[in-house]
Amino acid sequence: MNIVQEESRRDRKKLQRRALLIEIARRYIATKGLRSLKVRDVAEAAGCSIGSVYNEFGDFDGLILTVNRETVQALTARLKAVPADDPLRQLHGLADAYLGFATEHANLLRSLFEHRMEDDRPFPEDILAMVMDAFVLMHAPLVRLLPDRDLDDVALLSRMMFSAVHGIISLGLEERMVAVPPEKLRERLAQFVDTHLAGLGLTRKA
Amino acid sequence: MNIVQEESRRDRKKLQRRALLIEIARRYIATKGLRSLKVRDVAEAAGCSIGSVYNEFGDFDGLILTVNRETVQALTARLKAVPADDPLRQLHGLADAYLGFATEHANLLRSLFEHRMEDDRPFPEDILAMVMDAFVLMHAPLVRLLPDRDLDDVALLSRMMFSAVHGIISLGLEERMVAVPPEKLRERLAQFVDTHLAGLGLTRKA
DNA sequence: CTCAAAAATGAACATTGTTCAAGAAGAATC
DNA sequence: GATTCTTCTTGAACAATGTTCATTTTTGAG
Repeated sequence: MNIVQEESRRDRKKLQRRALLIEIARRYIATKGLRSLKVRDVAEAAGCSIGSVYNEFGDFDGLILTVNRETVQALTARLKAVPADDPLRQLHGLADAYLGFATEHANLLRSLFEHRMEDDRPFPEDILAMVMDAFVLMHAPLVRLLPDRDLDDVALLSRMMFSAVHGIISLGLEERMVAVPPEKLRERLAQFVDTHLAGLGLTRKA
Repeated sequence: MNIVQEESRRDRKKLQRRALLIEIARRYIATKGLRSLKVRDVAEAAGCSIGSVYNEFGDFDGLILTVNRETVQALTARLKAVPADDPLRQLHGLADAYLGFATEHANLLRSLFEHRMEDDRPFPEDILAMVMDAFVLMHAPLVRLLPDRDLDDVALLSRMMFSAVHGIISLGLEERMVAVPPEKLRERLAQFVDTHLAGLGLTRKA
């Protein structure tokens, strides 16, 4: 066997265990919250030593950030899957997709937005960019709906709308301070989007 | 001296130190974030032992929750100070007051919304009620503006609006994932409220 | 002043992130 | 296949930090 194959075999094994560690960490965060994540638990569940976790991710933040990175990627994928045929329908679809993801992965999304870095280390640029990528998805349909408005204006508008949706959902899903009852959330969110679009001078969805 | 006076003197001293501990903890949270808060630091800064902090607050969560309790009280006080003469102006005033408080006390507000209890202990009912009290403040002006709507409907509408404002502000103030540039935030927030009110069929502010 | 109750203390403990010297495993060379 | 060099793995030890509690100190009544 040549060198390339030898290397790829080792890499494959390494990648496999890396994926296992990530999967275990994600399960802890998803089921019991970020605070329940412990290096020792992850190592034990993966059948390796503590040190190996550090070899793979550098430090604890590295593991968390890796999970968060995959979370925002999954979120973005889901948002991008929303049909872009009709802009009004797309905006509703985006809000609904966000709600769906937040409902199914509440703790993962919380981990993404609430995790603070150790000390004062800066937040990784790539995750920041990915979150912005997701947030910007409301831009295109709004441009189609508001062709006469200044583009920068629409850009701010879309980010604002997404932030509002995010606020409604994240507070609405907090078990503790229930700002909006969960069962009503879906229809209310649609109503909110409608109202806001109407305020922008756009016809409500038929 | 009678018993009452003796007791009140001791109580005064006790209350004084309690206030000092709270003030120190609040300063740590406000300047460096919740994660920077350490029992030992607080005890040292207050000139007392670690055990005394525990005597006063039971545990670490107790100290944090006490600070959070005062944070939500301060927020509510500020929101209640908004003039209630004109409902449209009041709604704008509430949003602006929330933004002002969030700007000046970003870390304190984050501590209130992001703190998770140790283990799975339930979130204190009284703080929950206080947050709801604050959120419900948009209800009265909206009732005046929408007298024909169902009251439950308006209740949900007001909580939704507050959640949206909260989302715009909390994401907008995140230094990292800047959803809306800070300098634009104030005017954009006003614009958002305007747009939403217009969507509800209400005249924009003159 | 004496004494019992309350409060304060801080050493010791438990948990958990982190490091690193030593050993194991793998790859390369002959 | 043996040897050697590199890389990975290990887990004991360390550091930071929340928590407990037996001991000491302080307090206030009699």
